[in-house]
Amino acid sequence: MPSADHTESVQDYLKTIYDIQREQGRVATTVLAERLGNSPASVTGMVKKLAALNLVEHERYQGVILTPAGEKIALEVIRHHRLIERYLAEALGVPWDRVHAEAEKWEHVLSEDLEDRIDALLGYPTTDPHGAPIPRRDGTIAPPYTSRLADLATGQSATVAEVSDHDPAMLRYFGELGLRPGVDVRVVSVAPFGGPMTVRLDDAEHTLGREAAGYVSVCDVKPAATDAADQ
Amino acid sequence: MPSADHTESVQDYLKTIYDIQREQGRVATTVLAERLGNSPASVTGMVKKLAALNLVEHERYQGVILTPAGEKIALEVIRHHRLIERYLAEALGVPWDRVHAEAEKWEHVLSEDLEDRIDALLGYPTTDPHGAPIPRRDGTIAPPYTSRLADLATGQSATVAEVSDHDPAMLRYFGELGLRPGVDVRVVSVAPFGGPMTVRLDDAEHTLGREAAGYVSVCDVKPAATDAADQ
DNA sequence: AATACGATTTAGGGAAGCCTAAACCGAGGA
DNA sequence: TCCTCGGTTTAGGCTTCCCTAAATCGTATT
Repeated sequence: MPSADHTESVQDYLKTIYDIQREQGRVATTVLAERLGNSPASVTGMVKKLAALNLVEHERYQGVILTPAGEKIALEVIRHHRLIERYLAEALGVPWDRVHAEAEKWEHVLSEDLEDRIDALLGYPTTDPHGAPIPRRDGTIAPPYTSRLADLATGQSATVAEVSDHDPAMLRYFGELGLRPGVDVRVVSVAPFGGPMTVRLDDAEHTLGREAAGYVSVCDVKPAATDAADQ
Repeated sequence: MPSADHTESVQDYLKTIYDIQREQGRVATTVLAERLGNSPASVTGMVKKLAALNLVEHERYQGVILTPAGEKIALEVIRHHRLIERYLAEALGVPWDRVHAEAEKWEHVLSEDLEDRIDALLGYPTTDPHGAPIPRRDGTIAPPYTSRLADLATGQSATVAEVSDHDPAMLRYFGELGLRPGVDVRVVSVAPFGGPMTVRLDDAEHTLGREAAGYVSVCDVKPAATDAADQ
């Protein structure tokens, strides 16, 4: 039962609404407009169409939320997007700061058949190159990570789970540092009042701004070791 | 010096005009309309736009021809298309009767960077899975084949060079027969008045209609052997 | 409680591309 | 030569999605 296929534009709106909803709960017209590169007025117009299609609920002056139908489509599009990103990185060697832009264009024209082939060829991956979870075919998705590198205290260590892919320059920077999903980090020191933090990665220490660290999600957080030999 | 990128629609028009021009010289509005699935009236409108962009020459009631600029773009699009077809078949195992439809959608969103990666990964192929030549990056292309299987006489043999990809059903049929580019054929017999011909392929004989045989281009045509032991 | 300001929506338009219906050309047969 | 008929173009319209400018709403502040 494939959902009726909507236009590219509708898909982009739903995908973006989904993202913002994850981050902020409420999806304001202005935010959506900025993220899509459209004027707020245009967004209002499109949102009305989405509401007419029962893909979002729209309360005037209050922003939108996805309906279950809208969320389903959003997840399908995101699945395409992340699977393509993974494929580009793994099979075609595209650097991870460029896969996003490329996937953005491809996601709308990927057939289900090809998606399945790519999925199988990659061995049914569960995350994209930035660590973001790939929605499953049944429309479910792993819950978002709850901890960020910026929140860790001195002495704590963790595993990098996901880095934000919104800014290619930031991705290149993280790449140079070796800050990739799966890598272990230990917080060496944290400057107070939102100052920079120093972390140890692959036996090298790096200092990075707290803001940048906010773009890194971590998992498996371990408390500051009182002893050097923990499990 | 990349050409200004035109819309998907413009690209499709130019590509199709190029194809028809190869086959028929003159490109009539009606033919173009039918091939694109648009009404003749719409095609006239678009043709006027193409002429205004100096991509085609249009003489009223006389059809169109590509200008050098138009041909350049057409060849770029065709290069994308055929490279993708090859990639889909070779790297992703898509059956050859489906690569066309898939490539049709992907060709418009392929970046130059990705094209280069695919090209290199495939080892700079010169033909697509149907045997059609892939235009080179410099805008040149191998000349079309001149002989068709349907034109061969009894006893002649040749190598299959290219099969038409216009009809997926026909492609599946050819595939079942083993009639693929690179395979040798020998004409066993030919019925008169455009009747079917029998050919030998891979040590098996098959009978196929003359019309179908018209969709198969051949090269390396050898005359009817007077002796069984030729080189 | 009044107001100001930012967020949001309405109003009015425009560019692409497509359509149908109707007018128009030109080449071959009467 | 005239006329017919198919191929082609014009006329007028529609849809989708975008825009700017001008209302309008909600709310934080006074």
